[in-house]
Amino acid sequence: MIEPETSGRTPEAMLLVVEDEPSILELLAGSLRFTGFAVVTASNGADAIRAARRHRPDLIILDVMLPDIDGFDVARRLRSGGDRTPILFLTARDAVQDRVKGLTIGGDDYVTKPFSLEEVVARIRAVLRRFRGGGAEPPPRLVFAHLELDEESHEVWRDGRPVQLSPTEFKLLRYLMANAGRVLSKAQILDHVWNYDFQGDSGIVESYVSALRRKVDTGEPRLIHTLRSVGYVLREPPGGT
Amino acid sequence: MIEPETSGRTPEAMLLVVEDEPSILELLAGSLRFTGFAVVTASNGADAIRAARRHRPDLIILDVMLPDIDGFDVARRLRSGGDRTPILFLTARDAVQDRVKGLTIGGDDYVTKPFSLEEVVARIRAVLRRFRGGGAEPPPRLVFAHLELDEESHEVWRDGRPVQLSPTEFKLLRYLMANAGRVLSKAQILDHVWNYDFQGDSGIVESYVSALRRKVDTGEPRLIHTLRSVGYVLREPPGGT
DNA sequence: TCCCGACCTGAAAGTCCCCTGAACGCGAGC
DNA sequence: GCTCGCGTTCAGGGGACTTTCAGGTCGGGA
Repeated sequence: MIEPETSGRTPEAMLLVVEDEPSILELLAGSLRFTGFAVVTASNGADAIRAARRHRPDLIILDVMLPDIDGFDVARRLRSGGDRTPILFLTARDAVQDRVKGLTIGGDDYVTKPFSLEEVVARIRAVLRRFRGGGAEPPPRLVFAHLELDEESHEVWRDGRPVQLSPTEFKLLRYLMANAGRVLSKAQILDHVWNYDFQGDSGIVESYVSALRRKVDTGEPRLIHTLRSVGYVLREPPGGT
Repeated sequence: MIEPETSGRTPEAMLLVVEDEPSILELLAGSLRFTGFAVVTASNGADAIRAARRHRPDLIILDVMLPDIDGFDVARRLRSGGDRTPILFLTARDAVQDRVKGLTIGGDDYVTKPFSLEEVVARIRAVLRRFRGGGAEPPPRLVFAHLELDEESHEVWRDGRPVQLSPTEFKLLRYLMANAGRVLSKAQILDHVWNYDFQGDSGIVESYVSALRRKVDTGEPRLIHTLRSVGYVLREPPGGT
């Protein structure tokens, strides 16, 4: 069991990540720490329950396929012990859609494997938002220049007019908008927007950038800029290479 | 190229460089020491793990092709041992396709061989910044006279007005600005700005200096000075030999 | 002053990166 | 089973960038 830690800043929330496959645990924990969460981990159900009681995380990311106790059982035991911590389940795409769906009414949610980091982070924030509710919560909208994006409803507007985006286009735009002004390399984009098991490349990022431009960036000024052999950046024009 | 030691000033950070090819190891270690880093080295995976545990470097530069343990495995072993030192991977350009995916997620990054030293130093600083900082700190900028250069967004301003530079022009200017006041020989410039396996010359440095002057050094006072048969230097006018 | 090497600069050629439309296959929904 | 939307790959074309080169300029030493 690993102690919480982030690099310096005060964490946005404390997460417990429960996953038995080391590479995925590492991927999630590393990326979430880097995103600004404090993270503790467990790799089986028993440890998960102990860690939840000990660290009292704000949210639990819970694989449903664990070596000892099934993820749903972990959830059930916590709940029957009075623990109301919201849970984000990780499930295989084909498995147990119905069992999982019932869980989302309680404020919990699920993400199917293989996931993209963009997806997981978005869901985490959504669940935390719903759960904390009430107070001064950050609006679930990203705004940049004449673009507006609603993370919850998956709607996008350009100059106030709705734009239809495919799921991947939406994730790409969300990633760009969340990092507006920062240059993002193609590797970063692939790592965050595409599923972790995606192997190919062959210019898929270019394809999607092209599609996005057509849909949301035709007018002036241009917002999506190419930095040759460096990456892409979303920003208002004045700016050198 | 053996450079003098930097006299006594406290190093910017401690790096562990892991690379099995002696010539490249020497190139990297020497140049990084000269730049102001403290450097320890290892030339295989097992030594790398030992050195990481013993010296606790701020960052590890890790070749993925090692004689014993694959660089990715080295990283995995360190991580699973709780070590979260950021890593800058060195990979062959054609190996980028398959295994590089996922490397940028935890704050790590990679550079493809053959690299330029400028590139490596820039990436090192970027990774250290991300890893240490995170908070609301000003973007990393090089400033000299009326020139301003943002390493993160690749933007350059002259008298506050943006200037468009090609990637190589940008690297050259960054090298000059990072060494403002220091005379740089053409050989040094070639070694740092161009890839280490670059063979030709035929006045390519002159060409780029010329282009840079046209773009950022037309007004008065002149900043980029030629020292005949010695090199170039970026400094304000009163100039000696 | 002359000479020679070093340097400057614009242009040409070639390369590399990127953009875009089209084709293919897959899965979901009808 | 069929259709449609989506994700992915691929190839052609265009354009930015790199590198070379030649002709001109400059500066210093003899």
